[in-house]
Amino acid sequence: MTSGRVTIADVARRAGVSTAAVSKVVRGAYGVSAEMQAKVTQAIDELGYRPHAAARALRGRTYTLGVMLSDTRNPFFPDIIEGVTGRLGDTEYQVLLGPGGIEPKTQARMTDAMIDRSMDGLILISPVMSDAELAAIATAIPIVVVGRHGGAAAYDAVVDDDVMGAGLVVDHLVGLGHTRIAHITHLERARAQGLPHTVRAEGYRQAMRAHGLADDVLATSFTEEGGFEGARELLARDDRPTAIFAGADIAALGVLRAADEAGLSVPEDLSVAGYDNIGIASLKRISLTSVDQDGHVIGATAARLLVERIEGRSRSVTSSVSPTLIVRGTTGPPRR
Amino acid sequence: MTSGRVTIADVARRAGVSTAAVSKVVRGAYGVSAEMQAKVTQAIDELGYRPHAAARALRGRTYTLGVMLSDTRNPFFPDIIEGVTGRLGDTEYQVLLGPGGIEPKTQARMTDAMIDRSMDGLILISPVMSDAELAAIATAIPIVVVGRHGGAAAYDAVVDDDVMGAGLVVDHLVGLGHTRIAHITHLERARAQGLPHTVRAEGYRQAMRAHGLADDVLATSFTEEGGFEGARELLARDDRPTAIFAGADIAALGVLRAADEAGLSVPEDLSVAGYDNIGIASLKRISLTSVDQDGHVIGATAARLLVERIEGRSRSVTSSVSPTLIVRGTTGPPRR
DNA sequence: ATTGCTGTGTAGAACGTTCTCCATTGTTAG
DNA sequence: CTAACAATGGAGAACGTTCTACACAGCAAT
Repeated sequence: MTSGRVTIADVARRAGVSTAAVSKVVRGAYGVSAEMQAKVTQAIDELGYRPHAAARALRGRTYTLGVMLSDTRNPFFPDIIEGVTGRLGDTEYQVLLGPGGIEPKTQARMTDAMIDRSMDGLILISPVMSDAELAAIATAIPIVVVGRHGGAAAYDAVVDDDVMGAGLVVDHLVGLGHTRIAHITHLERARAQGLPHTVRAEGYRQAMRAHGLADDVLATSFTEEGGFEGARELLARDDRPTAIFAGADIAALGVLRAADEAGLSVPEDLSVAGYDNIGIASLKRISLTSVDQDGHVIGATAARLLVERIEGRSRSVTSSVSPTLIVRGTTGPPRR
Repeated sequence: MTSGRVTIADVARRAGVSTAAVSKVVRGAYGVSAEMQAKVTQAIDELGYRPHAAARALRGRTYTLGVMLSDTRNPFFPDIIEGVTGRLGDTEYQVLLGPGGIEPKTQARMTDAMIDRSMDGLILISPVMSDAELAAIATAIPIVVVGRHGGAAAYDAVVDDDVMGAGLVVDHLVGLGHTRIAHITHLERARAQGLPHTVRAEGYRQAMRAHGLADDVLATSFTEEGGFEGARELLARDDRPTAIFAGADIAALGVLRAADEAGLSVPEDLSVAGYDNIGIASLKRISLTSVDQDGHVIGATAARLLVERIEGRSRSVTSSVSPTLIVRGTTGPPRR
């Protein structure tokens, strides 16, 4: 132990072979006899050798995949991450997460940082960047974009079918007898296209139109406060809606608070639905009707596509995951 | 652009100097004239050069800090991470997160992976490993351990003062007139010492004793279900407690559900308090009394200690962060 | 016996940095 | 005018891998 770290040279010396041979064994490359395989594996075990990723990076793979998180606070990230790591659990790949923040600039910085750390591929979750920027990144490294609709040719994409999800909610509410159904969406300053909230709002409009109903979209923000403010405005109207569909559960929680404060009981006076089916939506005290996008499947799919891409596929793929509606206690027939 | 990536050699050529000189400028090392500085900086900007972390790793620093997450789902991780990144925002360091899972084995694997990727230092959040393992890791790389009490000499530690936090809750409840106060804690299978829940339970016992009251600890798990089951058992007793202090908010939510199902109103029939002050605790519909440990401060402190350690400090430090009690609607005087 | 494979092992050059000397210059002291 | 020294720039050896050549053996086909 000269310097603490066991290198490939130490293993080679111990096994009485060349470093090149050890490298072959480690990588499972072609041209190794069974005997060589055994000798080297034994030496590796005895010495506790682990390949040094940085050194590897200089020539070949690094076996590291990065996941850029746009907003650490987003409650369904854990599901996606679990899906990713679950899928990769039995491979040699390791997953590292990069907190990218919500600004395009900080996200770009994080993406660069991950490229500089020579990761083999990147999964970008709901990135807030222009399509051009994404395409540029895709030339430097294989990427899979999660949560952006209209994926380009340069990269793979995994999306929740947000049009369908919004449709499920509207159909459900209309089925209960609602006609005045409002939608609260997120007001985005960044010039990014195909973000989930945009598509959800569009899906809502389509579904309302399909039922011959007038749409009513209010843009605040996907926060508890945003939902609260939006609902307060909607509920102050003369012909106030009998149902509010918030584009995100966190906003729906704000809607519930506004209903409480206005003395309206849910779902008798007001039905409320959200999107994302975050963990607390299922708590008895909340019991929020919501659209569930299977984060586990989304993450696993993204991981699969990325590995495929890294290992050679060149044709680009967009995978759409179907959401399901989870009906709970916050929606019911309108009081007539 | 031979291979896509701009290297230090490209910059050197452009500026008409040696690679060694460029390296000096990049690192801000000693021995660079103002003129050299200007020339090189210009060339860097023109070419858009960014240092290649893997290559750096082979000799010096990598300017990457790792944060090992023990449970991605833990709702106060975002605060800690924000604290870490906030502190590091204006430095050259980048933060990468490693989802370590809840098993000692997977956590060890992730830690190794981060070491193999030659990070400069690691922050381990609530690691479930033996002290010996932690000490072993600390010999390989500077680490800061967050959330483990009784930190060793080999590394720095940041802890929430959980004894104090538990004391705050008990004092508050006793002040309201409660005498039968039960505590729900987490049953840990791993042989790790000084975990927060253990210390919280101990703090609870100490505080009860100080008030001359009998303690009553029930170990289930820190999940919604664990809180529910625990509360159900406690509430079925003849002399059921008038207050339940759950060692984690998530469990407190389960306690609330159990109270609902038992037809008990909160706080009249049962006071409930939690720990962690997770985001939804403040929602009107929940309004949970809880202990707030300032994750932001914890994260920022951990980052500071780690950087200090990397940059030379050898004496080890343990920093204790004081929690505060946030009184909300779930606690009140017992019905007499 | 020669030729041409195929299968296995090795030498040694990358990869992009940092870092330890060393060379050169200019400046100051004697 | 020389000696000593400080300040600056550069040469070149690491760092731990991978990977392209190539060497050598054994064997089958000529």
